[in-house]
Amino acid sequence: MTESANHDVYFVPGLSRGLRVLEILGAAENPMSLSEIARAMDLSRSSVFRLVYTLRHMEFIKDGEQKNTYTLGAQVLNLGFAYLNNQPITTIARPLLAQLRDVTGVSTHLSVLEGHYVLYLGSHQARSGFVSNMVTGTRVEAYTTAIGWCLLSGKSDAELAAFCKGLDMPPITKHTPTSFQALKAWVDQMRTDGFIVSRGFREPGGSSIAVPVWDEAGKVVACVNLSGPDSGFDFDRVEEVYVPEIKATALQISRELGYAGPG
Amino acid sequence: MTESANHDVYFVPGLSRGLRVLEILGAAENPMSLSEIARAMDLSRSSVFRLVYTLRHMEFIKDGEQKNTYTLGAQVLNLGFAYLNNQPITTIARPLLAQLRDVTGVSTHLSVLEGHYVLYLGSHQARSGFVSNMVTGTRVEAYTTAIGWCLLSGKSDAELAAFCKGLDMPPITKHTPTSFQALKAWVDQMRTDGFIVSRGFREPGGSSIAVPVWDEAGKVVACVNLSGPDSGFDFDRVEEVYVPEIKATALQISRELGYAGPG
DNA sequence: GCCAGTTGTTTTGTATATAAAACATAAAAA
DNA sequence: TTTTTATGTTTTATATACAAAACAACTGGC
Repeated sequence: MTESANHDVYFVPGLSRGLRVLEILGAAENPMSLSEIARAMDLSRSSVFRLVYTLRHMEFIKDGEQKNTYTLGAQVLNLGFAYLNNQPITTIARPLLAQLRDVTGVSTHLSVLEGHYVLYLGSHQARSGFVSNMVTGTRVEAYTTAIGWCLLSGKSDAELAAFCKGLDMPPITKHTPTSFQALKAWVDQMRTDGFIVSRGFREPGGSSIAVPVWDEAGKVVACVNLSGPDSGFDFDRVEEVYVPEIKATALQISRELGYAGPG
Repeated sequence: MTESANHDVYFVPGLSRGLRVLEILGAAENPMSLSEIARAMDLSRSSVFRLVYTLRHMEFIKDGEQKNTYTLGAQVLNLGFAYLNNQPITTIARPLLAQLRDVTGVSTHLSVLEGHYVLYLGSHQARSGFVSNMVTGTRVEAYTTAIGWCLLSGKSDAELAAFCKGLDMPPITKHTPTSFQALKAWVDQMRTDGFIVSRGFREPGGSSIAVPVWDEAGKVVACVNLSGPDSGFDFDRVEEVYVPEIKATALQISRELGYAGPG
């Protein structure tokens, strides 16, 4: 086995490499030429030529402004939104998150756990002030944020340990847990309170309040949270106003997913 | 040439088929089994097995709830949002569209022309009332909507004729242009007025007001529009309030794109 | 219990996708 | 100018991706 060369007998390289072309074009901020792509992938130009040829015909890439350059085509957007629409939770949650935003005046978000990352599925921005950069599709390392701890609260201790196994946990702020023990402490707090409040845990000056969403099996499948700059919150009202509102929204989403457990 | 069989010498079937798997999974509402995919593609199970195997390894598809079923994976979301982020116009327009929504109280949208379709790049929903189903990623036949006519207003008559060439134009409502002449009439009106108002042109009871966005070369590259149910508009104020507001927003976006022409 | 039908997986001979090399064109350097 | 370097494209001999067939593991029907 020379490197990761022959990944496996069943691996179809044409597909794998074609997708890598898309990833590379997506990561680049400017359209790339055929040769640039070939260099970035460490592949012969003739091979990239064929991949580009195919992708172009399928409209997954389109010509850039400059001659002989290529960018992602609109076809990939279709796939992205097909993914979102395949998650029934997004369509269920959308109007409820908008309503929560209106009631609280703070930006609201829906997120799920994808591997070691928090993946944002949808957001409704506050009407005034600071606009969060957590837009749909964003990924954040789960161990670094209160939202991640919220999403992890459904796991057993064993699962949580497995989650940490081999995970590099460099600190982002002084609140970042850098070990299984420290992470478990946050998750335990989340479990007992049923919500978690972050004040600058991930970004100085940014706060958020997170609550889990359950599916019909009682599993934590998503997280609803408010977030914004500290100045956007009235911290005296967290437990008496914000938390009940978020919990009501999260519960309603859970109910529509078939959750039958206690509120 | 037997059907679209040997598309070309440079076509790499592995890639093409793999992408079709993604499209099929995206269009399906439930996770599909390997055999179902094979049937849908009219391909041998053994071939689909290899495609699925590869896509799974790359996390472009993931296992469904049921055993031996597959859905789109989060990786495709990355591509979709990479596409959006590669369009500088979306990040420029986002806060301005939110502001326009707040000023007018009506849902706002940004769209571009992709082939024969209007492609919605971003929306900000009205806070109350009816919520439009025109969400990001949606496509609508350009000839059927005022937004399409707005986007086509940048084309020369020759380009417009080419656009219509071979295009099937069935009517959606009684306002739908079904010939080049009829389409040109709408586009001409758009050109002279600098905006266009649709009252049920595409959907009965739904209205919208559209205005073009220009790039630094003075080309029409996008369209800003308000839309909502008739009841959401105050039609007496269209020209004196709505239009100037939209134009101001569109001009600001144009300016940030480098447009130096007249407002 | 048996049998028929369906699934996912493995094998294998052959058709074909592929990377290297050759080619053509263009831009840059001497 | 000529030479050099870089590009996109075409060719082609060979490594390999592929579909059919065989296989194994389930399923449901009777």
